[in-house]
Amino acid sequence: MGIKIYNTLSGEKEDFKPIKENEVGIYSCGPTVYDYFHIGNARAFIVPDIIKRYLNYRGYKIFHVLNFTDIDDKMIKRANQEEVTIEQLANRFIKAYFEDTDALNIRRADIYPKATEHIEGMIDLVEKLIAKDYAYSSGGDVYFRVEKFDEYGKLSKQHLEDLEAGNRVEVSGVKENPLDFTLWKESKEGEPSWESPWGLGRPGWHIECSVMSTKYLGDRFDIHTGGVDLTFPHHENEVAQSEACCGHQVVNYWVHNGYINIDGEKMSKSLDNFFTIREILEKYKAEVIRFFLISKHYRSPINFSDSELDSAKKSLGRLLNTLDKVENLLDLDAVEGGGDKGLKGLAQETEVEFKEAMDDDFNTALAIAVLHTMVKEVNLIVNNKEFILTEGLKEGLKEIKSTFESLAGDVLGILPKQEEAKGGLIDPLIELLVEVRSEVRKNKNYELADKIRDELKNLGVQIKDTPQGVEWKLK
RNA sequence: GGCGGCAUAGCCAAGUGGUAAGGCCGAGGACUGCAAAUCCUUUAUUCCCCAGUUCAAAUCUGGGUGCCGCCUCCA
Repeated sequence: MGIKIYNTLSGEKEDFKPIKENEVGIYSCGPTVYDYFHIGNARAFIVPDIIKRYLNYRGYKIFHVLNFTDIDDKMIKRANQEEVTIEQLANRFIKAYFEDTDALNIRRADIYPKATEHIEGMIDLVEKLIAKDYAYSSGGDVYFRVEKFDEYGKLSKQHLEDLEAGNRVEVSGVKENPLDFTLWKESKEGEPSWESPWGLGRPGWHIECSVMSTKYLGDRFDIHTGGVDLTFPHHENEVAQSEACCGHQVVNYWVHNGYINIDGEKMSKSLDNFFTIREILEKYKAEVIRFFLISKHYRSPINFSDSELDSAKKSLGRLLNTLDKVENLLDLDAVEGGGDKGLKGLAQETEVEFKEAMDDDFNTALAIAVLHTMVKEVNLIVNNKEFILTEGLKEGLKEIKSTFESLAGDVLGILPKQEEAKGGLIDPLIELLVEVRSEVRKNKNYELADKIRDELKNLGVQIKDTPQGVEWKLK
């Protein structure tokens, strides 16, 4: 039993075999840093995050490259609008990128190359392609000669003839074929530009990924990720450039995530129907957003709405409640003896099933269901009327806790960040109040007890009276 | 027009040959001094339609219908 990954290239799930025994190279198409990123972009960052986390869990080391596109039409346009330099614009949104991805509990890549820092490599690649006759210069521009690359279309399953028949590409007299795409572009007055053998210009969009991916991962690497919309033309062109140059396959597994839709329509910056992750983080916690995004398979489209987020919040809350419950129980004194009531077995079983789900093309939806099933079993034991906390049971609960933390926390990243207040003055103070209230309740002074409860609630502390004593948590 | 994908309960969603996971909502119940919170039980004779293959199909094949995406910047 191994990991299977759906490969866009073959259109099938394939057994995952990394090039190196223990290390996996991953390249992800990162953001164009001209704006805050939206929930759709977030998905494209969380998908590789989950893949990395899971492969990590399965014992692989990861080397992950995620690029910043910091030069293109959108960058130029926005910089002009805001009257800042392109570099200032880039720096601002790269900073924002890190703030937002950190908030979303997305683990950092190993390296974040920027397009503008790899111009030389791009020029090199273009020259090689010209030398091999895969590219030609025309005026100050350089184009890729699509017909020369026999396998053009293999990634997106497009046929050259069909593309031409239905093409919406503007016809340009300088191209041999309307589908030839730009490798290098002569710069216009006032645009940023670099010296090149073809005069002052700037790189086309697709070339940067070919250069940066192979520079840091070698000319054969394991996984390339991105949103489905990048399949054509971006990734198709990337394949053409890289393989025309190397003469062999470069990327082994192409992984594409589905869209986020709004009311059934794709969310995108160009349609202006998007929500930035910053806006959403004001209403929902990071773990809820993550949970929402991974509660469906990564290749399926997801419809975004508040009611969906609410549903995700409750579903996650159910998992978290049980973890809280387990943690509270582990802090209590237990009577000696007793068995684990099958909890250790349950933990093991859960881990096996979780692994099976994730092995199958990262089926996070199923993996979450596995966790829910575990939680249900635990609840049945822990909430039973005749429940007695024994040492044996605590052993079992420890297993449950560590399994849960490993799977939900390390792999899925849906456990809330530890409260900063822990270890501070806050906890003991709340404990004290809770104790006082318990005393007051014993004396049936419910008026005062309720007052304490209500006041604490106003302060964001929720009190729960349970058969095993009083539990509380910060909301 | 070409290519790709999807269609499972009120909603979200797993499930690629063996007789429908899970979550949300709803309903009932438990717990409680009252609450809040939580937990439990329950919710598809059936998987868009038609035909076929098979002992057996949500799952395979053929046809149809509907929706979405890509072919243009886009995660």
